[in-house]
Amino acid sequence: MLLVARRTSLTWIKSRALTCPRGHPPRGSPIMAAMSADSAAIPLDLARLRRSCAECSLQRLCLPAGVDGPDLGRLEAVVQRRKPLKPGESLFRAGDPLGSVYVASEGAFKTVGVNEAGDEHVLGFHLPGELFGLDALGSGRHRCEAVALTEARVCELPFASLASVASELPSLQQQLLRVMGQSTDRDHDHVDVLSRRQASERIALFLHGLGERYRRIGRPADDFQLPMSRDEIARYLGLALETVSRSFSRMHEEGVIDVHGRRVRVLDAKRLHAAASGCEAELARDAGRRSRA
Amino acid sequence: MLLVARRTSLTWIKSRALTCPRGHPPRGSPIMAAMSADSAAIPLDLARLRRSCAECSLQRLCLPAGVDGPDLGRLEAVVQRRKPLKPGESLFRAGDPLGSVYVASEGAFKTVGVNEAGDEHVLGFHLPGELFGLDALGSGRHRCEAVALTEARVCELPFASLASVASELPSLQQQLLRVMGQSTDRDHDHVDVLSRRQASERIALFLHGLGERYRRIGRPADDFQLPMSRDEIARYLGLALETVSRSFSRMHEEGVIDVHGRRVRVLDAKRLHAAASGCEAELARDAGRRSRA
DNA sequence: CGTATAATTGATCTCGGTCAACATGAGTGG
DNA sequence: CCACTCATGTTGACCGAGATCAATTATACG
Repeated sequence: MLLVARRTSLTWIKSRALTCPRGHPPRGSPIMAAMSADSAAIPLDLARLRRSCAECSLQRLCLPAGVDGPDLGRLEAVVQRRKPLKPGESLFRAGDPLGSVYVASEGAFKTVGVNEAGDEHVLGFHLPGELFGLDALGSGRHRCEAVALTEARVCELPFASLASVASELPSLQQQLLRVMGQSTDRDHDHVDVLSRRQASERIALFLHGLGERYRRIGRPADDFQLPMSRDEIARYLGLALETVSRSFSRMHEEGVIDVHGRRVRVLDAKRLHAAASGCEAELARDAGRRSRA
Repeated sequence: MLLVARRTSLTWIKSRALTCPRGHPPRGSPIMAAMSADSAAIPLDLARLRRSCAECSLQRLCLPAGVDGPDLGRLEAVVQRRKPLKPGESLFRAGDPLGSVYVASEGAFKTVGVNEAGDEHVLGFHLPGELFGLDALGSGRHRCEAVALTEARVCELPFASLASVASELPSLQQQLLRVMGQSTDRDHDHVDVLSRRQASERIALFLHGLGERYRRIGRPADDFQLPMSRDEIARYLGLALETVSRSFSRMHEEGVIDVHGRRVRVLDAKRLHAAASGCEAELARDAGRRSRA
């Protein structure tokens, strides 16, 4: 299992937002021919290898497009299945030297940064099939901490081995760059969410994005269990936890969603979409004006 | 000129924030031995080559550590010096297919994303020596638009050539990954700023970060010209432009900075730091409480 | 069952968004 | 050189969304 290629959480929005006037043809995967893997410089653990990527249930999700056949073996050799983690356990901490990057395989993770004032902000949530831990690439050290939100498992990819294999397999190098790009996309989505001023927009956007991500891993997009607390959502969205709670309640009474604690069901995807685009807010504001006038 | 290796804009903060209890030894640059460049698959333009990276004034800033000597030549062959841009001209737009990545060499740029509601948010500002345009790596298309803020120049790096050279030069591959990591670091800094609730904190953090970035390119960190408007700062910080203006004025009367239009001088770096850490805000709040009690 | 943690709900107050007026400054052209 | 315009920045007044403080309820766990 390796290298998620999931779509960004806000695709739905962006596809409308970034509509390009000129019609560009869809880009294929024009990846250079993979070199045949003749030299095997990496120590192998064949025993573990067999129970690896080729049989993983998340295979289609995180197997790099363009890497298969013999190359896949090279890749699998790098992956280490890690022991399960308990909720609250961390995978790495801020300051730790770059060792590995990770793909969640079961459960969920968060990455959190701490600023000098001492308060944490959540940089991201990571569901099965999603890659994280790339934050150490810039400086050689992790700048944030990765914590399991639930019982969880990860595949660990020691970075040195990964880089070494990538330097021999251009297709993997490509894929690696692409995955990093997707990670950047998610960050930009996060910035997008954070720059919304309406709290309800942020929440709606968050819920929709999460739904889409569940859909990608074959779970219903409109009925799921939140792996994170209200507080964590709040820290991710730059809001107070009470505001998150209130927004949930509001959407509940409006019949848009159905929340009981961490169980969420989306009842009216259209209204959720509208709320995410600020339409609800506008309507509400307009309504307020009309009644005042 | 290539591949900026600048430090993140919030280093100053982070170094305090992310203090790691255990003392890790500083990591060197243990980069694998560069392969000798025997095969030259890339078409060269020797004429342009000579006036290239080796003589660039930004050399130390954006030349990759670990890439030099013969490898440098390979790299230079990829770089295209671009014609100057006028303020407002854009380098690429959302939807454009991934062509090149860019390094600002003179002037400044912004990258902006547009959400479905139609309002822009500024994703980043790019000063000389800084790399941008990586946002297309994830999907193969740019998700945002890059616009020159001033008269400007860029070095253009056609991505295909860059990737191709990188696949032959492990040291360049490493550097490429690192530069992308730094780009991610900046995004995380941005998220950090955006999740501050106090407007004054965001502004102070922004000003300090900008100062540090100017310092890196050999310009004074405490006396510079803002290349962007109040409105652009506001869109970057998730605030209303009036709030930005007011914050500037406030800091001016408090003697922390000296602003006239876009000219900024930092008078009291310590107080600026304090404001960025929310200390000023806390003091103000405490003072308010005391007077009320 | 009781305790601890998480979530909800309410009441209050403040920061910053919004609207609007005004200032400044860079061009432009008479 | 001044008058005019347009873009940009500043300042004021008002108000509401959301932060904050606080109390209550729901949920999980030993």
